[in-house]
Amino acid sequence: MAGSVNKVILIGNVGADPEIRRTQDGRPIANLRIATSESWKDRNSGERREKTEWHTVVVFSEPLCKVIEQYVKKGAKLYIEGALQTRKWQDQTGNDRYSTEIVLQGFNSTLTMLDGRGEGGGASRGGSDFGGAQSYDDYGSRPSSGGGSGSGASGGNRSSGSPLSRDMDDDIPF
Amino acid sequence: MAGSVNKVILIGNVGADPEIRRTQDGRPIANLRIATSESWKDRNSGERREKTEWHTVVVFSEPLCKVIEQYVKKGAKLYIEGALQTRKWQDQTGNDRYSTEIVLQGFNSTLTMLDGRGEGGGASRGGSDFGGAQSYDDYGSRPSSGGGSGSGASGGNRSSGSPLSRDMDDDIPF
Amino acid sequence: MAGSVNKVILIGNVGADPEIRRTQDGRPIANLRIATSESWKDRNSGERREKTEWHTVVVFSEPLCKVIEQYVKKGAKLYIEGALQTRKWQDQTGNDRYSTEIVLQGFNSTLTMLDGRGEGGGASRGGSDFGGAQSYDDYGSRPSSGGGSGSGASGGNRSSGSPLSRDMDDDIPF
Amino acid sequence: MAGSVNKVILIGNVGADPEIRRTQDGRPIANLRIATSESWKDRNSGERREKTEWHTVVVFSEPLCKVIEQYVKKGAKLYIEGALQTRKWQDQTGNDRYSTEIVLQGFNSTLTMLDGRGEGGGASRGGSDFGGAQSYDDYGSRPSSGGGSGSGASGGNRSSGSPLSRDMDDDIPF
DNA sequence: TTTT
DNA sequence: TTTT
Repeated sequence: MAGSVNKVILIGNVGADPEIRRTQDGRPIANLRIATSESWKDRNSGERREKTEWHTVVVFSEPLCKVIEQYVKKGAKLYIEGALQTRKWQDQTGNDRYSTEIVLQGFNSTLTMLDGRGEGGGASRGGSDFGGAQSYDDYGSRPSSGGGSGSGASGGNRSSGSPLSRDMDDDIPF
Repeated sequence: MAGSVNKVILIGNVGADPEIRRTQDGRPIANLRIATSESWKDRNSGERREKTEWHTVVVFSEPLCKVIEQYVKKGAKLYIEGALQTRKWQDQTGNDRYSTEIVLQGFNSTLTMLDGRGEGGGASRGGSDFGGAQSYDDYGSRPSSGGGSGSGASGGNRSSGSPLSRDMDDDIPF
Repeated sequence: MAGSVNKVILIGNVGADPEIRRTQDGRPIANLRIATSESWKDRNSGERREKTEWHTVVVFSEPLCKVIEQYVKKGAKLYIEGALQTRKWQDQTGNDRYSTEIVLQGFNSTLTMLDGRGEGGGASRGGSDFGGAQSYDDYGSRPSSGGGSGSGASGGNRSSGSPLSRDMDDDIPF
Repeated sequence: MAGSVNKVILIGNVGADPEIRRTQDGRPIANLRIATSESWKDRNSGERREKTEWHTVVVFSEPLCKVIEQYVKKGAKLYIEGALQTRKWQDQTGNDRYSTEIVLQGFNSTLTMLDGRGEGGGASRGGSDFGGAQSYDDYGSRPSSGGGSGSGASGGNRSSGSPLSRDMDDDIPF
């Protein structure tokens, strides 16, 4: 549709080590279960209560799958940004069923590790290029050298790098 | 859980006139179906393709239900901000089923009308207090008089209104 | 820094026809002024009050600049998603000054037109490829064919298009 | 304005212990400096580069100020959600100056601690009621008992608590 | 300087 | 079931 937005932002913890499958043509797909929760004090009883929500996240982005494969373990705290998608499928009795998932695919998908350890499941982390929690948009981080603007004053220049290479870890994609 | 965020942001069109039910104790609950869609040019065929996603939105916030009741019609374009919630229920054969909805309830829920007409279903709009599309956080809009900060210069004062009234359409909630 | 997010989401109206400059090497940079505003009823006087906030948006993304050049006019309602950046410059007396802008550059930058007409400044719109308000992430819209996941049921396939082409209007970027 | 949104989402680290001032009528205002940063590999040199952005955050929300006063120290990692505001002031020579800040005030403002320790400046944490990182929307967390919707099946009831109490730590604000 |  |  014209002028529509479909965006989900979660910060939560991974419930189990991620599963990574591959399509027939070799591209990876990662599945994550992420828990968010909120707590509040019950007005009547005065007790603190908590409710946990579980989310299914499906990652089609190849660079994000690589990050997940290497660094994301059970217990890791993640920031993720994706889109809602409801998928129709048939159960064993042939009835239509629907599952809603958060899809990370292409643009505007982000996955960022928020803890420096991948705590919870044990292991994780270690790669020398991945020094702690880090942000992984597709193709590496958003470029940042920036540039100027300004009504009259200032000049905007955005110097570093060529604008049209697209390898992951590249500097300025466009 | 400590430190979690569960947020959905949608801009889309309402698929049908909203349904408003009431709980036993009289509070309203509105249900909306919202469509978002995206289009892209297929790389092989060169054809433009489009995919629509349908979202179920459940509104527990009383002020937002009032806005919906009065102004939201089939076809209206909305900005909504809520949280994901998956609800378990039993189908007629007693099997567990799950439905994922976007819940607008309390804080950090927003509904904003993005077209000035409520076009689509016909009528709508017209109230003198609601001049066109408008933003409705719970209890009216976020206060805005603001105030200053500043490292050294400036003084921050936030003058208008008492901070502790809570009627809808109030000025400064806290 | 590890694990950081810097995101701005605005829906507002463009205050003047956009300015588009070009860098020495020919890349476009668009400047927009966008107004957001909120209204509330003053608690004391009972009057409705309104406060408008003006935002400076700088667009480095080439595809987004093209969209702006062709379709965005004074008065247009836009959804934009970018990042905050504070730029240092010197005024005519040599004093340091700082300007904070919303930068749209590379990933996670989005600009979507929310009105079907570019109303306000007059003209606009018309291109056959741009049928009304539309979303433009860099390189065309986010792909959407999606795919499955599911713990046991369903199979995930994401069929259309080659995953590694990167022209604007392409189908599936990664 | 009708139909506008002004939202900033940051995840970053606090650069110094927060300053808390008070207005003449006793309400607190907290100032935070938050750093976000992104890194990328320079396309020419192949070096990893990093750019840090500093943000000024001004908190008018009283419950959020309390949280900041008690738990937020230099080095803490925070999620914050607020609105952009540009404030005009005069420097010592009488020239107009502008500062853009992220304001947390009333609805749709959130501050969540993302590390369980307030690492960096030392101390922090300890209160028995604040067991680790936690989310603080105004007046306690968003209620979560939720309820149902559903086209035909299921019944939605949202039972707990009265909808109109407004103390912090309350359960269901509206 | 926008919009309602 | 919406919208362009």
